[in-house]
Amino acid sequence: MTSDTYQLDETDRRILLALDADPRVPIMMLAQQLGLARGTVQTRLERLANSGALRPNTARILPAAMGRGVSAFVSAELDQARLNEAIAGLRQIPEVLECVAPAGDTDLLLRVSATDPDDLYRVSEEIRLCPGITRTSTSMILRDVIPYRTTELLKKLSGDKH
Amino acid sequence: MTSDTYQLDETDRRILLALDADPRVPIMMLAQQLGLARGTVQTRLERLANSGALRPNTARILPAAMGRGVSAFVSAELDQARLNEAIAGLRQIPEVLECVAPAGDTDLLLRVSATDPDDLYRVSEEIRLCPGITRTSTSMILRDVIPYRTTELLKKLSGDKH
DNA sequence: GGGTCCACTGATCATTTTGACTAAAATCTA
DNA sequence: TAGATTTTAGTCAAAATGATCAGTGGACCC
Repeated sequence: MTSDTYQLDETDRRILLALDADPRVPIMMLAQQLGLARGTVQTRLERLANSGALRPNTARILPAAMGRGVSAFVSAELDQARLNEAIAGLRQIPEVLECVAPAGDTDLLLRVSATDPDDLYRVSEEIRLCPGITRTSTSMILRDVIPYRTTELLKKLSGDKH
Repeated sequence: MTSDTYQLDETDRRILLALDADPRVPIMMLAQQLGLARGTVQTRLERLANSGALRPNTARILPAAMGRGVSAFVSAELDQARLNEAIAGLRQIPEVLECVAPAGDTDLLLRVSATDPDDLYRVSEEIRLCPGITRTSTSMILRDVIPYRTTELLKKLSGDKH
């Protein structure tokens, strides 16, 4: 029940860290930089790509670069019986970048991005119109204090097991 | 004031979409697949890499693959005068994947990941101990309804301007 | 209209890298 | 310890790379 996700090992982590800056460095460079055989790195990279441990590459694109300078969290309450309908509806809205179900009072918490406050309002409307959604509350993000990062966690792991 | 972020153009978008599955496909394949000259794609990729429009590659790694199967949002209230101190403290905690300042009642909203509920508790403690932080409230994520995605937004843009 | 800037093309070049494949270590792990 | 799995180091031909170049077309300015 813990998870069926592929678990990175020490070598994976080292490779990924080395890949952090430029994901397109030649395998040979990686190999010699890490002191591994080329074949090893090659195999690992392939395995990683098929492991399901990575998001699609587009996840790296900052919404701002797509002209979406405004972000917000939208919490939604819904008619629980129509959960799946609601989710299907939300999935149709490109501006909904993410959606999670948190413990507690709100049923769904969405991350949304828009071109400007006006556009944000439009998106909120669209969300509100999803079947099963009874109420939403939008809270704009004023500042990105720590932009999403995983590097630190990866580094910590590297130190961990040794 | 809108932003000084590099704005992707149509070609960038097409390249990024083509790169979505495998970010390491040879430039030549990309070029012929997109009907562009090799030099063009090569130049674009270089520009993209330096544009600041992309997160580091490690952002693609799912926390679950690092043994962090538990995620949560932590909202924190703080002594506004010590904001910077607090941020500095939070930055030190690898499990804090992200931190934003939302409009509204909560001062900071953190995204946190942990190995298990126990570990989550430990991380919460650590957050609470950051200088300037007066109160926190943790809400575990029960389900990832829509995992973070940007692809749909990118696709939308592609259609937009034509 | 003429000039300048810029991005894209299509071509070349020598040098690397790739993928696929060995057989021989080395390393787990039961 | 024996068996299974990884890793290594080596091969090969085919392909991709980075760095050029001159030529083309568009957008902009005076």
